[in-house]
Amino acid sequence: MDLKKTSTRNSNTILVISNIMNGYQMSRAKISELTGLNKATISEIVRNLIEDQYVVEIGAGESSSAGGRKPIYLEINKKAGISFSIDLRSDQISSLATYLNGEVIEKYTEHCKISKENVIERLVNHVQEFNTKYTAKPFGMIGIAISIHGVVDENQISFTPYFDIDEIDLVKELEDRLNIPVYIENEANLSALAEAAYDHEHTHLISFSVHTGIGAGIILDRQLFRGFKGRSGEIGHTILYPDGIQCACGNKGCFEQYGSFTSLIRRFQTLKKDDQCTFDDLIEAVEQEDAETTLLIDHFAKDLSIGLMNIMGTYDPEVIYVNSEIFDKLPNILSIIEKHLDRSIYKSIQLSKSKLGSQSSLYGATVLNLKNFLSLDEVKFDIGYTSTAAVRSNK
Amino acid sequence: MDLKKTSTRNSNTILVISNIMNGYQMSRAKISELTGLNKATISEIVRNLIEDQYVVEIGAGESSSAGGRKPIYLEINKKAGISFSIDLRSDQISSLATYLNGEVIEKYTEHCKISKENVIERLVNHVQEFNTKYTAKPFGMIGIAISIHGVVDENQISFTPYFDIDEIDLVKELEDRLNIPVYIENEANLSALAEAAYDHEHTHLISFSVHTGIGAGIILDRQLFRGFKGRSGEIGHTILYPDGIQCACGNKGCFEQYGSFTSLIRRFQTLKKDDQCTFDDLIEAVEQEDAETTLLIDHFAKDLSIGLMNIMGTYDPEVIYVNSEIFDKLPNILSIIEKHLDRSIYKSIQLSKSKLGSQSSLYGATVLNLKNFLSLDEVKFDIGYTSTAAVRSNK
DNA sequence: TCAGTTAGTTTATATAATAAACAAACTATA
DNA sequence: TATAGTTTGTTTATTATATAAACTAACTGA
Repeated sequence: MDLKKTSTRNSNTILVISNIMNGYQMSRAKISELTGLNKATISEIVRNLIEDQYVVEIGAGESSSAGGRKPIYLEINKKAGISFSIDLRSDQISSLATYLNGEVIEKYTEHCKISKENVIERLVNHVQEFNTKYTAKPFGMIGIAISIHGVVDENQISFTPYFDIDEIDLVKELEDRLNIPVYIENEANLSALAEAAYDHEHTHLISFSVHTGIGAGIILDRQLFRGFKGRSGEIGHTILYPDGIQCACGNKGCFEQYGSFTSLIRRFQTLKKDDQCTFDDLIEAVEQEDAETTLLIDHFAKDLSIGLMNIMGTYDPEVIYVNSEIFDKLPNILSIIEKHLDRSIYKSIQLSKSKLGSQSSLYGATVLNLKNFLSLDEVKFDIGYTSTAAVRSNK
Repeated sequence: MDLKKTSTRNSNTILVISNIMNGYQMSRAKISELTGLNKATISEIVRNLIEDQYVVEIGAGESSSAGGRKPIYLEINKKAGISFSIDLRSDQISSLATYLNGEVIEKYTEHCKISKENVIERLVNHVQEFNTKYTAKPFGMIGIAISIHGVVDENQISFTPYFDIDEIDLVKELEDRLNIPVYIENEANLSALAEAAYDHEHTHLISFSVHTGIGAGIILDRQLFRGFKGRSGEIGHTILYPDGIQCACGNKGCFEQYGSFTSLIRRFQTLKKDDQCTFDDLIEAVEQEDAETTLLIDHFAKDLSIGLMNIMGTYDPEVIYVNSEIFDKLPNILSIIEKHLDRSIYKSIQLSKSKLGSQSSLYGATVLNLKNFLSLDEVKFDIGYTSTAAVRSNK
């Protein structure tokens, strides 16, 4: 069965897979009702899907209160294939292997300086080491999805600010070595895909990440919005203060110069007149209720809140998930931001801390992998799959 | 034939209509090639469309250089129905009637103060007066699309800042009186639809309008993006200068306070210390190369350019169409803006003056009408249809 | 004049959906 | 504990819709 081919039967087959993947306790009858397709049609499609090992029957459910035959619940045949995801940073590689339902098999992190010279070898090693331990029938490893800290367009890296891997053709070289489809995507975009996969309520959401720079992944109508050249999330370089601090991008007053993790540390160092101060020093100062540090945090939160209001005003989302180590270690900063947000126009827009944190782009890569393999335009994950896994690290 | 019903044949029929509407010199053979559907299938669908008077044969084209039978060109049966569009402002009603291909039949403008008390009667009069002069068979008036200067969601007005028509159920009252489908949409969104209809090149574009306030209509992947509650274009209330000028919305430093037509006049009045100064006075000062006015224009253009860069950074469009009387009467302001734009990151994004000007939302309303009637997800108009029309006005 | 080409139609066939009848497996209750 | 009612899922006959192949129509160009 080739899920890519376009025919009536194929698109209906994908529809059925999508329902089984993303729904809860799906039976043939329920799928027929949800899709509007005839019970007989669903029966035949499901028979083929079971024959091809995409789907399994997991036993009977309960009859409804009015009685009647028990439904046979269907699920994706999770062990039929494995998704392999990689978060590629300038100083570390993290990987995540999952079954087809997103259930985690293994996580692994390796700390090492990455460059165009060693990246292929390192990634190939990661994959091959995993393959010696796990295999899946009949599909094997369905794809490798890589989170890139940089601008990506049409499965190609256009720019990476922190390392030189934009100078090689990562996808082609990996595919040649491994003979498995390789997909790459921007880190913030993948984080957004992940938030959407775990958020079954909202259709318009934004994943707002504050690290070295500022990025945003945009989900509109449950679909990732990438912009014309994949640069939609580059809001770090929108201008917050006209004629403000000079930015490396050439402009002055970029949001990134006021709201990023880097800028927060710089502010603190300036305040303390000591450029050796670290984030831990900042946290300590906050915990000791140092007055000038508290004020600094308030100013920082205000700048973030202005940036967030601008995002709300342009995209009109339902919810914004903020993702940053700052929020993990200074949890009450969120309420300071809320205080600064003028909620009158944006009453209905919710601001939440990301539940996935630094792992979000890895989970997003898994979403991308599964979307591509099963031709889905949406993937929903069960809450809980994230935690049930062996975690290893070389650190 | 019910184009709304979902079936294989229906979606293929819509596909054929879409090709005939939006393509150039379409024949059965060409449609078959473009859609991938079999020639026989296209023949049958076209036969039905001709029978139901949606489509007409307009004669034979030329054979290809290699010879062969001449193709029979197909076109939408433009005179089968009439689209009626209305631009509803606080002080005037403009209307535009077109055939199904967007060709203009009549334009009409009436200047009058509009309120919830008189709006229904005025609009009904407009439509009925038109109907005494023109009819179309077999579909008649296919719909009435109204451009609203305010926030619209789910075919309902949520807020109009300049008049009180948000206090009545405009759509329901009109439909009850006229028995014709009524569609409403935000003015900036409709402008964007219009720009997209005349721009056959770009897939991601923004219509940026500067009038009393500032608005933007967003087209992503040739589709209108409305946000979760239809407020995506409300960028006038993003913050340009933190802690800047107080805005009516409650926040400080909104873009609207620096880049709108209103704010330009206010700046000029402050400069000349005379709150009676008009836009014409400003133009005169510019023409006389008044130094302080030239500087004012430069500052104004700079603020607009910052706002535009922020839009570029968030949406990553291919082209932005600016729409404002300011640009009509001060044509070189565009080059001043271009000068201020830091083009390094946004090299590929084009900035153009709207070709439709103040009429754009009317044409956009026509697009909406036709999209709804023919179940299309895209409408392309021929350049040139805008001008060939009788224009009347009561002024 | 006729071979080659392209457009569009006809006909037979294949694909895929549906409706209706049915079997299987249950609940509730008289 | 029989039985009426309900729901799930399958089977069968039928309908809807697309396609391939052969055809006609109408052209070009040598």
